[in-house]
Amino acid sequence: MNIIDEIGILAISTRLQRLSEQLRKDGAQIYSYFNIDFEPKWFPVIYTLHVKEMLSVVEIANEIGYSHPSTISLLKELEKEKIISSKKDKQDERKRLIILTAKGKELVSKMQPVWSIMTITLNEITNTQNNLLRAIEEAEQNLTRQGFLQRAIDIKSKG
Amino acid sequence: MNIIDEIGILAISTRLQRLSEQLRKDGAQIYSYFNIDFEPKWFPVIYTLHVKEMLSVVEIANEIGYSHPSTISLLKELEKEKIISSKKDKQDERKRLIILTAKGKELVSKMQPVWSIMTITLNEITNTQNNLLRAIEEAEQNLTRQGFLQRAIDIKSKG
DNA sequence: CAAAACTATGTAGTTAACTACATATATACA
DNA sequence: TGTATATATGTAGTTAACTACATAGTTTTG
Repeated sequence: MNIIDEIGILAISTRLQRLSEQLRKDGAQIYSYFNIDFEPKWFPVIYTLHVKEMLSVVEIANEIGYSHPSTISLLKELEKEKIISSKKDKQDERKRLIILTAKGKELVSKMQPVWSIMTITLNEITNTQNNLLRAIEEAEQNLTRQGFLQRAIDIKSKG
Repeated sequence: MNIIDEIGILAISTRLQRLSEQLRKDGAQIYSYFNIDFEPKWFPVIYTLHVKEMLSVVEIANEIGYSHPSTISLLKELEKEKIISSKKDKQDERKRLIILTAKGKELVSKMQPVWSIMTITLNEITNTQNNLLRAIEEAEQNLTRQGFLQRAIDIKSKG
C-alpha cells in the first residue's frame, strides 16, 4: 500500500482519477478482445446518439457533460471513422445536426452484447457494501447543495 | 435493468473523471482563498516528502502511483518554486534524492490547518449512505482479485 | 571478470481534456 | 428596423497525465 492509498480523503481526487483511467484502459482491452474497433472515449457520444437520434454539437456536449470543443474533436474523429455524419440545420443555419451513419448503427448493434457483459462485470466490481455509482451520485448531490469552497469557508468561520 | 441504469454504470469512468476534476478545481480555489500559493496536483509529492523526508524519483513515483516521467515533471516545477531540492545519492550514483526545502516545510505547516478543513469538508461531501472512499477501495480490491477483462471473458463463456 | 540484464533517470512525443478567443447566425429591444 | 445581445460552432493554445525510447550506473551470471 502506498501513501496515496493511506492518506485517504485528501487524495480522493487522485484516487478517482486513477480508478477512472484504469477502467477506461480495461474497457479498451475488452472492445479489442471482442474484435470491436471502438475507443471508450467515444462511448458517451455514440450512446447519446443511439438514444436521441439527432442532436446539434452543443446539445451533445451538454448531454455528455463535456465542453463543446472537446465534443467537436470527438465528432471529428467519429466523422473520419464514418460512424456519424452531419448536416446543417435548415431552420437554424448556425447548427450542425449529427446522426449515426448506417455503419455507426451497425457498430452499436455489434457492441450491445458487449455493453451487456460490461454492465454485469462493472456491477460485480462496483456493487459492493458501498456502491460506487450511488456514492458518486450522493457526493455530486452534496456538491450541488453547497460547493467545496463554501463548505470550507463555513467550517473555518465556525471552527 | 433499464437503459438509464445501464448507461449509469457503463459511463462510470467518465463520471469518476468528472468528479475528480471538479474536486481538483475546487481544491485550487480553496488554497487560493486561504492565500496559499499551491496547486492541488503537487499534493501527492509534497505530502509524501512531508512523511518520508527523503526519497528518490522512482520511490516518489511509486508512492504516489504516477509514472516516473510525470513525477519528474512535477519535481521540476517544485524545484523551480524552491519547495524541494535534490542531490545525488553517494551510494548509488544513478539516484537523485529529493527533500523538502525550508520553504517547502514552511509551506507544509501553513497548509496543515487548510488540510484539516479540507478533510472535514470532504468527509461532509463523501461520507453519505454509500461512502465514496470506501466504495473506491472496495472496487479496487475487486479489480485486484480479478481484472475487468478477465471477468468479462468469464461472463461471456458462462452466459 | 566481462557481458548481459536490470534499475534509475531523463527526453520526446502523444493524448484527451480544458479555457480563451473568433466568427456567423439568430433574437430582442430601443 | 437596425443595433446590441445571445447562441452555435470552430480554432488555437494549454495542461497534466501517459508511453516509448535513450543513457548511465549497478548487479548478476556464465
